[in-house]
Amino acid sequence: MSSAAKTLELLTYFSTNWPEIGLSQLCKMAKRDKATTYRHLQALEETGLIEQNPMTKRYRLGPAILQLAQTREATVPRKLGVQAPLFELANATGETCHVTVLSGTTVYELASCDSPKHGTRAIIDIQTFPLHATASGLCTVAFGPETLMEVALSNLHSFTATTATTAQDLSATVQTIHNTGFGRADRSYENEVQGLSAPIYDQTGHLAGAVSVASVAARFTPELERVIQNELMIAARQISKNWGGTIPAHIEALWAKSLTSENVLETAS
Amino acid sequence: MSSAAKTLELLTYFSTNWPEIGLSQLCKMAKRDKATTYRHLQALEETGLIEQNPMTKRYRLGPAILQLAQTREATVPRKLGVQAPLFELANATGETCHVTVLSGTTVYELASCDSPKHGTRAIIDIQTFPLHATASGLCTVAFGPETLMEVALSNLHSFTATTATTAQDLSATVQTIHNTGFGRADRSYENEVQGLSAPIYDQTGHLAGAVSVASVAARFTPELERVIQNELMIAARQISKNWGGTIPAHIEALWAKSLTSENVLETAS
DNA sequence: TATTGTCGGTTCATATATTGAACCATTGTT
DNA sequence: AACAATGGTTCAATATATGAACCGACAATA
Repeated sequence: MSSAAKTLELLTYFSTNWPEIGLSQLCKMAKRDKATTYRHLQALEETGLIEQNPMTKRYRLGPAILQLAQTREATVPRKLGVQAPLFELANATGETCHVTVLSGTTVYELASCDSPKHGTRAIIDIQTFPLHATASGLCTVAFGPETLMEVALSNLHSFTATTATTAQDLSATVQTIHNTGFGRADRSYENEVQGLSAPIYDQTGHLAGAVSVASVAARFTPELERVIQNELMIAARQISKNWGGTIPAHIEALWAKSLTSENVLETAS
Repeated sequence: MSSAAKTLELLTYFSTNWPEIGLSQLCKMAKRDKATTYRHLQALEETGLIEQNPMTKRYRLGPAILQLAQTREATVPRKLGVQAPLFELANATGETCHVTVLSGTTVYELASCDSPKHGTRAIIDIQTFPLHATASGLCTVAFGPETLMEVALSNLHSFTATTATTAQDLSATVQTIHNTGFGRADRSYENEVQGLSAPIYDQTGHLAGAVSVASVAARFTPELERVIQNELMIAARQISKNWGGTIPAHIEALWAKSLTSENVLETAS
């Protein structure tokens, strides 16, 4: 691991739950030496990516981040095309929804939207989604570049009893997704969460991300699944359009078939 | 310069004007070796800070930036408290306005707002403001931490004929700002731009940034200056309040004096 | 008030990770 | 077909990162 990569990795420890981190704290979290970490922090501070809270002496994300974000969104306007469809999706399904993007071999959360409909809802608070355990991740593996399967296989960490932890498990799960056109995660990342997901495409014609619904598993029924699938299709089409792409014909065909047949366990190639 | 710092520096070459950069291009801009730059780019890509456009093979800012920005704004809600006062300022003055923040020893642009009033307006397209040549920078030097003066002195690059390029020049300019309570840059960064600026404070009680108006120099008059100063005071007070701080009494006193006297060239300490 | 633990920050010999000239494979141009 | 770009790769030379030990400051504890 390069020194630069180690430095950049420090950024991932900052989150809304833990917005300020002291030097010693960060060393414990990252399991690094204090002197090294200190120098890394200085490099980050020079560029404005982090800054030191003058009151607490702890570190937090810096103002340069905001500028980069502005440039990113001006360059690749992703969030812009997501808000409205995501809001619609949350309202129509009454569940927590989110959109993820694929960059390299990592699935990042781009935006999320809670529905106020139910008292209970799925809380997703991660920044990068495991490929093998979440609906978004699985959907991305199924319809994204071939190489993602290898990456997924290289990290089959078990989150719950139903997480796919063998190559066969994963392969079977992905096969089902290939057949239905929807990513699906049955309590495989968190015990009380049932995930459903649909792929999103951009102007390159390749998969760009996924839109997902995280249901509270206790109230998940076949009827709700139908509703969610329907709404996911609408959202995925709209977001793809907003990102300059369209849903490929073969995906549309899968969706059409899924909706007309009760049985989703077919074995078409 | 550490390897990490060199890596991070690459991020600064991405802007809305130049959102995508190829490997060779970037090497020329940064005057670095190709192999080195390539490895640096890979480190940035691993973290999602940049990504490669699959169509053009060129690099652009990545999705991780957006998440960090969300966290930053959740941690230190700066932009939130700026939009409304900045919009008011732009409308009232009819000029281009912006807010900068101080982080470490660097002045970053946080937000800007154009007024639609005039056909011509000042275009400011930089990410970090030179301390010695812009109203924002000078205002920050004048009212920020002592050490900033040294940093400013270490880089007296001449942008126009009126840029302060000697320690005496700079010291005199800053002295005037100490006396008036307003940062001022008379065509010292761009030839057709006249800048005026007021300091902003946050809950730490220290200077946190500056709010500025960039006038087209050709239409700058003493009357307009009065108007702008007045509006700057309002904006600076409001933003400071939104950031959890207040304008210190000694600054308020300077402003009160500036407004009641025609002559701003007094020599009070 | 002396003690202990923790904090952010610093030092310097050690050795590991970074560097860049030269190289390759593709692609588009002349 | 030769040429000049591009993105990407290799490997010896060496510049750079590393971490144990250390420092001064602060807060809690005894």
